[in-house]
Amino acid sequence: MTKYETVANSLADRINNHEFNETKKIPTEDQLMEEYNVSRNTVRNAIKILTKLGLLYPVQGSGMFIRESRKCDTVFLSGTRGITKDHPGNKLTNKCLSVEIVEADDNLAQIMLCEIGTPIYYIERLRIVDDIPYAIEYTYYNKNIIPYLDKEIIESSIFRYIKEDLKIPFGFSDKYISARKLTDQESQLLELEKNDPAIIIEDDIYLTNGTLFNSSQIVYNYKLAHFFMTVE
Amino acid sequence: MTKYETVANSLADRINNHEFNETKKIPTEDQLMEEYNVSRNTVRNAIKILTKLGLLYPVQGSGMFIRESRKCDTVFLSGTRGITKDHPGNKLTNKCLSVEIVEADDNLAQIMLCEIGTPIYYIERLRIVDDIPYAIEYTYYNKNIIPYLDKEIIESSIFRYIKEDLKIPFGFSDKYISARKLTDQESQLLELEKNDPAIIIEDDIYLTNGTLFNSSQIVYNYKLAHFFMTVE
DNA sequence: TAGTGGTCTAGACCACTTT
DNA sequence: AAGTGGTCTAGACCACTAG
Repeated sequence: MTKYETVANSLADRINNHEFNETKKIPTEDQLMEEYNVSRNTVRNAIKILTKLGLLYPVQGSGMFIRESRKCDTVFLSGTRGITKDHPGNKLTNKCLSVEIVEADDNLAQIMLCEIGTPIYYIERLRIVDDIPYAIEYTYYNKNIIPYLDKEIIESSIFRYIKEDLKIPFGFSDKYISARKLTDQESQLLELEKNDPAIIIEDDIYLTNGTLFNSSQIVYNYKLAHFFMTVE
Repeated sequence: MTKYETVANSLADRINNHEFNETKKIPTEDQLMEEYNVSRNTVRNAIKILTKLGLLYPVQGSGMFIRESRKCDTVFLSGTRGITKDHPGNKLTNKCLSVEIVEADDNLAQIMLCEIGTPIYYIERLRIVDDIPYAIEYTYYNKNIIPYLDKEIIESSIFRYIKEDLKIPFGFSDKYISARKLTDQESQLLELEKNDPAIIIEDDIYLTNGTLFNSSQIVYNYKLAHFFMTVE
């Protein structure tokens, strides 16, 4: 853990504990340099993290202000944290609908940015929050990077497995957001009506070296899924 | 314009002109310090901008790599640039459906984060791209901040008016993304069917001092509107 | 081992807000 | 005028990649 991450975590805790409720501001950069005994650059790196999380906003000449908390029950889009962390206190289950290994054809090779013939896992999951169907996920994994997956992993947390067991370094991700009608089959799985709306997020996740290892299309239950992000 | 913005703009141009097509990398930080005669911090600030725009990704120990360009015809979500810049080369028109000034009641005061009784503009617009209905926009503006709006401004570009004529300093914005069914009226305006899907973005825009001045709900034509963002 | 991005420090001046 | 965040410089060492 870097120094600026330590400072950011500490400040986040202090904000959540309402330590700055009176002023609605965190201490000045000079004060934080003093308190944590770090340089200004380190303080600013820490603050940048909290700003990106939507916890703070800067007013030049005045201070770093604590933001009113966002609407409840929204999933934070600007972070690849996994669905689990976005639903604290809820019961999360996954039902594996299908697992297969395919060789990338022309089309799939283009999606996965890989050579034709590359072995690819194709997985369909139904994600359930508190016993209510929440989303259907169609995912391709490059098997050269994720060599093994089974039903048990798929039904617990693929995200945790990749991050903690395989220790694969996530780099960045692209998200494409759109809406369409549910298919007949999807509506049954989500316990909605055929042709009901669905919000679709395609999530392409890259390693730190820029290799794509995961392309998901996630079909969300429009009655439950709401997303949040903060810009600038 | 700051130095790092100048460097970022120059690099963006050079990337778009395919100057680095062979290596797929921009010059190293040391080389950029030399080329632009600036400090490392300035170079890194410039690079951060381009990374946030999804133009580059870093590989520690190796370099800053140029990203494959994203899918076409997607609107970039992580920037408040206005719809105009997201549709270069397309004909954009706005049809003003309704303008009124209301006093914030309890409910509206909560949405606009203002005092009860504050005068608020309420505007409905139909946004049209190349003669096809693209989105319906329901917007509240705090009249204390935007004192005057008329049909002409509304049908050209409110965004440009606020930014260039009023010179109001945008700070940050929150976006809430969801989907729902179109109402009867909305489906007629968008030339779609009743109960067709719609992707909804609520966009709350704040001044640099943290004051909310604009809360929009935008109902997009699901056949046309696709959004893109990049994370981390 | 050399090259390159990531973290960290120390210090200066500028732009803006507040008093 | 004093306080606070924004920009900028110079220099050091660490972590990771690649030849």
